[in-house]
Amino acid sequence: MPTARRVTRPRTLITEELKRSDAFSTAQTIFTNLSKRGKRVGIATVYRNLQSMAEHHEVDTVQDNGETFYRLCKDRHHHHHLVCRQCGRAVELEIPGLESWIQARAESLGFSEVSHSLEIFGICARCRRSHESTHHQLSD
Amino acid sequence: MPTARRVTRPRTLITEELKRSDAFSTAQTIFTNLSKRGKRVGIATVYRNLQSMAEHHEVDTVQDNGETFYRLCKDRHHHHHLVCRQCGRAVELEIPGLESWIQARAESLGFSEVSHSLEIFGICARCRRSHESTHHQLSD
DNA sequence: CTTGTTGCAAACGCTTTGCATATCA
DNA sequence: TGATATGCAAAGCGTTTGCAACAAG
Repeated sequence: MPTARRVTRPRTLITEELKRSDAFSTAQTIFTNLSKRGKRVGIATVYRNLQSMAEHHEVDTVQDNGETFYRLCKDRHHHHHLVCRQCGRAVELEIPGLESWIQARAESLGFSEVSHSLEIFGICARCRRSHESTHHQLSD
Repeated sequence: MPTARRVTRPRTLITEELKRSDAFSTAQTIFTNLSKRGKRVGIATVYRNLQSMAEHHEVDTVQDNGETFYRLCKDRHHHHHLVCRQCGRAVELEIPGLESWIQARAESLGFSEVSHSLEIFGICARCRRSHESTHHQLSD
């Protein structure tokens, strides 16, 4: 019982929009950016598609303060992100041994179905310099 | 310029409620539990106090799915939590070298003001056994 | 007294859902 | 055409805020 499939106009637009930025952005931002470019899609559709894309591992997600940020998947295997709080640009990070350490430790403590989420935030060099500019969730 | 100070009735009740459980619980849960015990306080007050307590490092917090969970602080230095998704009970975890590794890595990548959050979730042995019971956010 | 705190209800911000309509295959 | 996806508007949910009444020091 396969899930989503169809190649629809909104889905295409959203993917396109995601490609325009290497930063993590929210559904709202993507929606707004599309609107600005005259591409009108329902915001609910944006949410639904991003969700589905995440389930299909087509996008990476990062959570911050109750918001979900999305970005096209660059790397297939498990990794973490160092995300700029200012512009959303991110660096992929692999922390050697972390996954297995956690897994082992948790199991030895009697926990099963272990999952974890590690998010690292900071201010990137570029943003630190321009100490302004780069509007909140850049996309250019 | 010290912040919050007064020892108020609600604040006392909330602390008391937190003491009754070694699990992480939400503001809502605490509010509900207090209500059940006939202690009526405004839910906004619960939120405000927990927030302030967190700022004062009197409680640890953990985020999950846009919700914030609180628990009395057991350990002063930086650590992470392995939290049971079922009952909220948690184990303190120190991951040797993680903080410094992240710090160093981030800096070498040009990031400053680095912060991170690592949350580990799983099902604890007790909950796995009772495969039921223990209502969602236990507190007894 | 004076200032921080409370409680209530309304407002918020992000996300989800119901449902009739439009669309892909 | 038949199953999906869309769009809109309304609902959800956790959390925050405005503000008048209140209580701690």
